[in-house]
Amino acid sequence: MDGYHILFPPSSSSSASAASPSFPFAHYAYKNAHAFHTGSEMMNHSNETCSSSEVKGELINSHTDVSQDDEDKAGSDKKKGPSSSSEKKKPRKPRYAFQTRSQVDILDDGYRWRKYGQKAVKNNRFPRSYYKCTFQGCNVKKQVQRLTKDEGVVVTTYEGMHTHSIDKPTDNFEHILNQMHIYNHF
DNA sequence: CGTTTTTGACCAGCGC
DNA sequence: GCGCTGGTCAAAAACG
Repeated sequence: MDGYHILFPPSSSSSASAASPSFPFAHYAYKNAHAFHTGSEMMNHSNETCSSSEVKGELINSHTDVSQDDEDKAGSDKKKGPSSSSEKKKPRKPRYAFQTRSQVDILDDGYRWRKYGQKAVKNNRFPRSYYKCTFQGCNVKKQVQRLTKDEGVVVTTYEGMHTHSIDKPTDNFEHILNQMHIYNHF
């Protein structure tokens, strides 16, 4: 059981907000997915990174971007009204995208996601779905997109970090090992 | 009955 | 300043 806690290194003291990167997608990344952090370019020029052959298995550990996680308050902000212009900053958010070969869009990474939007993207016939972690205080978001060229490729973009452990009672030992492997890489 | 999905509208950022 | 595009909200429907 304690194996889960390895996801969140005991940084103790400091870092009021989660400062430890969590990669829920590790479960799929370990397979054959091409990971890359999206900071500026990515789904812009209909990336042809992946041919019909296979995707590269490469996990990017951009610790630089991760440390820049200045997420907003956990859950207390009810930002909605257009008039409320009392926002402070909303610069860049570290995002991590994964290209995974999958027949289905729903990639169950162990977390609970709630769909909150869907938009049609240009240059892509398939819509993009927006999900948010349902855990209270967890502002992690993710969006799932499908490539027009290769419908077999699903691009999952994660944003933010989970402030809790995986809510999946039926977890495989293999799953844990995979995640441990990822963190060992750091 | 509680939670999640659907769906249109709204808003902010950017380019022209 | 206007229009386009991406991202989010929120009400109602759908689902268990």
